[in-house]
Formats: sequence, structure tokens, C-alpha cells
Amino acid sequence: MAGPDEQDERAFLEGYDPRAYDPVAVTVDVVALTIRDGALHVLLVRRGEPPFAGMWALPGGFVRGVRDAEDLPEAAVRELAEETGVSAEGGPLERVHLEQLGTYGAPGRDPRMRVVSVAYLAFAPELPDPEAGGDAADAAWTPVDALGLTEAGDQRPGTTRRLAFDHARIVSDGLERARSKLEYTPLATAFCAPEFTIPELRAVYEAVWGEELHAGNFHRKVLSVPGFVESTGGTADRGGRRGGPRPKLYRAGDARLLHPALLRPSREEEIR
Amino acid sequence: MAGPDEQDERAFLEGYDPRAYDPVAVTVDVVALTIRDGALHVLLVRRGEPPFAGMWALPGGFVRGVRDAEDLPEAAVRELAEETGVSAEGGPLERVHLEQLGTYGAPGRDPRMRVVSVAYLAFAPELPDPEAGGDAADAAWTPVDALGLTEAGDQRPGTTRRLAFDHARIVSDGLERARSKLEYTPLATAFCAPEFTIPELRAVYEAVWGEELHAGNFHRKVLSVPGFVESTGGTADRGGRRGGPRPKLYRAGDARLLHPALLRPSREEEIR
DNA sequence: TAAATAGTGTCTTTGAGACACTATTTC
DNA sequence: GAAATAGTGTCTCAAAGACACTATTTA
Repeated sequence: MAGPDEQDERAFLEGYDPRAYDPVAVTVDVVALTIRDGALHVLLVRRGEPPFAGMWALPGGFVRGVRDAEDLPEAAVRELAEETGVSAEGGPLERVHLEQLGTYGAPGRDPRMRVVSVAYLAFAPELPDPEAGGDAADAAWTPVDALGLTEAGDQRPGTTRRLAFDHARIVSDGLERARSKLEYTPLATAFCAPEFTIPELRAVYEAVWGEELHAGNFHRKVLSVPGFVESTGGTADRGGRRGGPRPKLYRAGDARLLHPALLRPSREEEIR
Repeated sequence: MAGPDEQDERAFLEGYDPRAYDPVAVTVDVVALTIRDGALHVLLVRRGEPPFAGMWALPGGFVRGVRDAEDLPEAAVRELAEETGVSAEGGPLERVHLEQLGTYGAPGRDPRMRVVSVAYLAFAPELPDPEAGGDAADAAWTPVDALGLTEAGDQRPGTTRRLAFDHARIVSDGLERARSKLEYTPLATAFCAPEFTIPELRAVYEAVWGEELHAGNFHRKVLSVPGFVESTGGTADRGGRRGGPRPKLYRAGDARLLHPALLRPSREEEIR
């Protein structure tokens, strides 16, 4: 009866005061995505000092452990609010979708110390540029295409905006998660204003998937999935950029999963 | 130019020696699943001392941070090997599927200190009972149905096997992930021996989903998905338990995703 | 011999995608 | 007025599921 418990207990007791144990630091990093000018952007912060001085990194920081202890999603919202300059309460951050992406803890990923980083993924409607001054002077929404990410999770040679640490891997994982989430959930609406049109929703899918979709089939599909969107009865102020009738307005429905799903075309390569 | 970097750098420098910073401990817990007697089981360890003495917990322990620093999946494999008594190298653990499930770090989840726990999910073929003696004297494969888990991630009143910490939530999340993974990936084969029959594969789906599947349609569906299984040419030693012809043998194919997917029936409730 | 099971055939219904077409709006 | 776009109609093909049926094996 005592064997494993003793061992278990001993381990916990050793950990009881981490100062006497292996020092591991815990941070939270956020992959915040938004759509700007029809392209997918990610929020990045420029580093001023070594290591990785001059390179770009995800917004993030240490989790407040004991004093003002905070939960992990709380820490992620705090980081996001700090870097975007948008207050966490009551503002547009209320409409941001936040989910845990994964935890990255390989020894050596930070050259200075052992850091275990919990990454969060955020889907945001269009937000203002990060404010100059304050904590966010050197933050910017960056088109993900400018990062030259490869399928392997690193950056193509010649890419000018280099990512620090293993953040290329984390952003890659976040993008793949986002692409997948748009298939099975109605979270594309999290990138939109509270009222949106079907063509706007289609633009979100096209930006995240990097593929053009058939406008007619997309329209019918969205309306046919129960609870995806619901009509507001209204109509947009104007038609398409270069012509066309004024589209109708919708808001997000009450579905949490899309059924049937809205699968992306042409995934043949990814299967094997 | 200096604002956010300074702030970023300051945070890192504060963390440089975690003894001078907020103490947070990092552990790895494993939700190891297997099929026994046609039912889904999870590997649990019985706790001998407070807190939660007498209750069951997931196998897990502290991540080796600096001395013998190990990566997170490494730590998960180590914990699994310790608790199952199966050596990590060369044995059946080589065939275990392991993936990160999520990270749980709410303040107060461990009453003694701030612990951030990275949970891993494992799919294992049938393994021996955890060995008595050594680290695993009080470990056991437990039918998940005996845990009385609710959709909300806690345990029904009256359930005798109580789970410690927030492990009911973690096991619930693991089960939901497993159900979902069987839809889109060929990982059901990770629960099987290297050679298996279609009815055995169906039994895996039925155990994980908790639903009976139509034998004929399942058979055709599995064979129609490219790369799911490939024939060995062989035939099983005997037919079904209570009669029937000897099924053919297959091994896992080279697909990493099922296309089209093998969706579970009747998810209507989960959608809203 | 009775009952269960492996595996196949077939039919119906649903849904995805291609294509066509009209009406409306912008430049 | 020309071009683009919103939205709908229709056709075809793939796939899921229901049902039926044969052949084979166990108890």
C-alpha cells in the first residue's frame, strides 16, 4: 500500500518548496489572430535585447504564481490586453475567442533558463494598432504570409521577420489549429463584427485557409448548417467593392459545432 | 523602441533565477487508455497520504528541470513506464500513441502549492497489470465507466472511486479527445495488436464511443478509407466468440488522417 | 443443429461541388 | 453602360446508413 504513494508523496513534498527543487519557470504566450485587409495577421512584439534582439516574438510573460495568483487563461487575457492596449474589461476583448493551444517545454528553447510556455490561441475581430507608448510600443499586427512559415514549423531562408525562440513552431501550430477549427466550429464569426454578411464570413475562411471558395455554394452551405448564423433582418450599407447587390446581415447563431462540418477542399496532401 | 522590450526583458531577467520569483512547479500527468474485456480502461494510482489519501490519481510527477533536464513527452513516457512496469525501450510502450492533452494550472488545484500540470493522453494496446512492488504497487487499470464522470467533468455522487485534484476534469477531457480522435485519425489501431481484425477494430470504436456500430457498414467503411488498414493476407485463428467465419487480418496503413472521416452517430445533443 | 458472426450487395437519402442564371449595385 | 457581386436553381456524384442475404464457424 505504501510503495507508490510514498514515492508520489515524496515527489510532492520535494516540490513543496520549489526553491529546493529543479527551477522551472512558467510563461504564457498568445498567438492572437485577426483579419486585416483580407489577410490573416498575428500580433507580434519586437525584442530589443539579447537573446534574439531585433527578432519578433509572441506577446507573453510569466504567470503570476503565488502573489496575485492567476489562472492560465487569465494570464493570457492580461498579456493580450497589455500588448494590444485594449482594456480587458468591457471592450472588444470581450468578444475575443481564447483557447489553449499547447505547451512547449523542450530544454534549451530559452537559452537562459528552463522555461515551460503555455501557448494560447486567440481569434479577434479587427482591433486598433497596438498603441505606441505603454507596454505595446513595439507591437504590431503582422501578415502571417510575411513570416515564411514552412510546414515543418520553421521559417524559410530569406524571410526578413525572424521569430525568436521556438515561436515559429508555435505560430505554425496555431495556424493549423485555426484552419481546423473553422471546419468544425462556427468560430469564424469571432473574426467578424457582431453583425456581418455572408461574403464577409467567406472572406474569413479564405484568409485562414488561403484558398478561394465558391461564393454560391458557400452561401447555401452556411445557411443550411443549423445554428451557424441567424438573420438580423438588416442589409449592409453598400454592395461589394466593385459592384453587386447589398448583402443581408447576420449574427452568430447558438451552435457550438458545425454539423455537417464545412470541410476545406484539397487536403489530399496532408493525409499521409 | 525600448518600451515593450525593456518590459519583456525585465520579466525574463526576474525569472532568470526562479528562486527569486514566484514559485510555480511543473508536473506531467498521463491519461493512459487501453481496452480490456471490451471496455475502455484508464491507468490510475492510489494515493496513500493526504491530501486526497485513499483517492485515485493519474500517474504523474515533476518534470526534471535542469539536472537531467527532459522534454515534456519524455517525462510522460518515463511516468508511464514507471507506473506500468513496462520498460520504455523496445517493449510494447514503443507502440503506444502519445499526444499532449492540455495544461491545467488553476490556483488551488493542489492545496499545498502552485502546480501547473501538463497532461498527456496515451492510447495503448493491452498491457499487463501494473506490477506489484517497485513504483507501481498500487496502480491499476480502471474501467472508465466506474468513475461516474459527468459531462461537466466531475464525478456523480455515490461513485466509490473518487479522483484526486482536478483529475476528473482531466480524464473527462482525455476521453472526449479520444472519442474525437477516432473520428478523424486511424489511431484506433493504436489500441490493437500489430495484426488485428476489422471486428476487433470495431470493438475499439464501440468501447471508446460507448455505442454499437453496424458491423456491415463499419467493415465496408474501414476498407474504403485509403490507408486506414492494409491486408496481411492472413486469417484469424478462430471466428467470433459465439460463432461465425474467421475474420481476415490487417495491420495499420500509412494514412495519418481518415478521409472521409468516420463520424460518430447521434451527436445532435453536443452541437448546441 | 441452432445461433451468431464475417463479409457483400443494394437501395435510399443527404450533402458537396460544378455550373448556370437573375437581380442589384459600383465605378 | 460594363463589370462585379449576392443569392438561388439545378444537376451530378460521393458517401452514409438501412436492410437483406450468404457463407462460415462456435457451442
